[in-house]
Amino acid sequence: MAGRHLTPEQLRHIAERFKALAEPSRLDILHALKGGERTVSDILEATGLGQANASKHLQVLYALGFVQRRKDGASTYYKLADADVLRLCALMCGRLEKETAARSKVFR
Amino acid sequence: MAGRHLTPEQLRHIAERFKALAEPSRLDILHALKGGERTVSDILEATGLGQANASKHLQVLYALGFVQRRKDGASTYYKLADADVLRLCALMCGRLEKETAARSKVFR
DNA sequence: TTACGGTATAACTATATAGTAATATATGTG
DNA sequence: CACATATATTACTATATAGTTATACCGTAA
Repeated sequence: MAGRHLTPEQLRHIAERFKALAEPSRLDILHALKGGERTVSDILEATGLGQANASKHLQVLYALGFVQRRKDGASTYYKLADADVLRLCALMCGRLEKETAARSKVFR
Repeated sequence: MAGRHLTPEQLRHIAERFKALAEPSRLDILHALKGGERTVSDILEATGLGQANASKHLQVLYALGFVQRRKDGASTYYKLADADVLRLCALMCGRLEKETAARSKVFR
């Protein structure tokens, strides 16, 4: 994988997916889904986001395959699509922790 | 890690780092650095980016710790800071490949 | 049917930033 | 010294999008 060339289209597709994770509100939503399936109302309460705003963010996450959804009556239940999101975030958090550790060493 | 709460500041920091990877041009630069240390001129040639544009992107990647740099004479050499970038991109590319595979099944 | 709760969508504003052109800052080289 | 080469920075424009308000849609209960 990723041999010589990456076409502009491939680069755009990968960037588009990283961009879905590049918003604090969407990360907050994903974090709220770590415990399992949740309704939109649950997510609103957990994150404090506005209803319309959260709905838009959920559409983005759904369109790019980061969450799955299921309708039951008037409610929509969302959940993480797979473990990749957690792996991605864990990697990024690890980087952040390393930075913080390095910084605190310097300033101690 | 990532127990109960994530503060708004933590979410911003993580999102900021994903955002660095959320641009096709920056992914192209990182891809160009897979082979090892390269000068800015090398990167311009590999990516076709404008000089000022590439320089700005490199500052972003450097500020967030994705690349390291070293000056030698009039040139600046950049390289990947660690293997995390490759791991992150590999995970994201894997997701993309799964999607493509699923789509081609449907349309076949 | 009407009314209501839960969710999605449209229209809008404000902000962030990618890309470019021009300029600045070094660092050689003659 | 003057001049060229390599990189960084500034100022600007155009575009994308996060958040909000208002509204539409869909189930369900009375």
